[in-house]
Amino acid sequence: MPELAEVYYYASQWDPGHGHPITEVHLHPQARIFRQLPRPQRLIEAVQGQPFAETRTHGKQCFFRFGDVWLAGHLGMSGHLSVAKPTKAPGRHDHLVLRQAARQLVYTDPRMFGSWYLLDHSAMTAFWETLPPEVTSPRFTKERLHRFLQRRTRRPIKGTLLDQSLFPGIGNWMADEVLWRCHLDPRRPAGSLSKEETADLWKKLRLVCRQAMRIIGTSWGDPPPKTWLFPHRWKDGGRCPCGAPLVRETIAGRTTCWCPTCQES
DNA sequence: CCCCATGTTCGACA
DNA sequence: GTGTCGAACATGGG
Repeated sequence: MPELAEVYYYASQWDPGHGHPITEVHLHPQARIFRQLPRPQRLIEAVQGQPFAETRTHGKQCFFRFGDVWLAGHLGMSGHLSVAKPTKAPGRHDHLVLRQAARQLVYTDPRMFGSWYLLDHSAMTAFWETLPPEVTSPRFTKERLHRFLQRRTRRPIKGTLLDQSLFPGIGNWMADEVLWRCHLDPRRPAGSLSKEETADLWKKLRLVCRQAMRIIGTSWGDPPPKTWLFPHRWKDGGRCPCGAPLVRETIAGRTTCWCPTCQES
């Protein structure tokens, strides 16, 4: 499900639990989401009795601190976070439930592509430094972007934008949104972009990330602006705001939606 | 029954 | 080692 702003939105769903200790932990130790955690029991030992202190996100990853340990999560394709009343029984796909006196912090993930693991607080600073610069950070420079694209000589620009080591948080719909705003054909090899096209891509990447965070990251209830590709892309027979029918095709292994009129190569 | 899904990883190959 | 691609992962919805 989640890309940059949705991950932030979901992570913040647990905010009501800040400052309160975990009284009990329920998990399904055999669930695939613990494949990076050899002994899921360690999660219970580490978190139980600890206060929920702070939340961070980076790209599609989220981090929750309980005392001296960070619980790190990736929501995969179908994961989401919610808060439930303390008496609610866990559902079929609730693989991780952190109980507090007044509520339960729930992770639900039917497909179980998500993944959870632990980080010591002492290791967090060093770990954080290893993460790639976020698209909206000052370290994400035009020069850096240009270097990356030049190295992906053959790969379609669409597929390149999904590389999390280059564009943390960009997912399928954000990549399409950015390319649509750049009037770029998603099949174009990344290495074929001109200096001017690269500069425009840099600008639009940052714009879409900032706007997505502002609009979706805070209140997902608001309808997405009609000036985006986003609200037009889902239904079959969708039309670009320019009037032309949108095209859907698999590019770099993912369904890609674009406007052949606006995004001619 | 079919096909599709906002993601990542792993193995194969150039 | 680097870059690229397709399959696999597991489940539910149309």
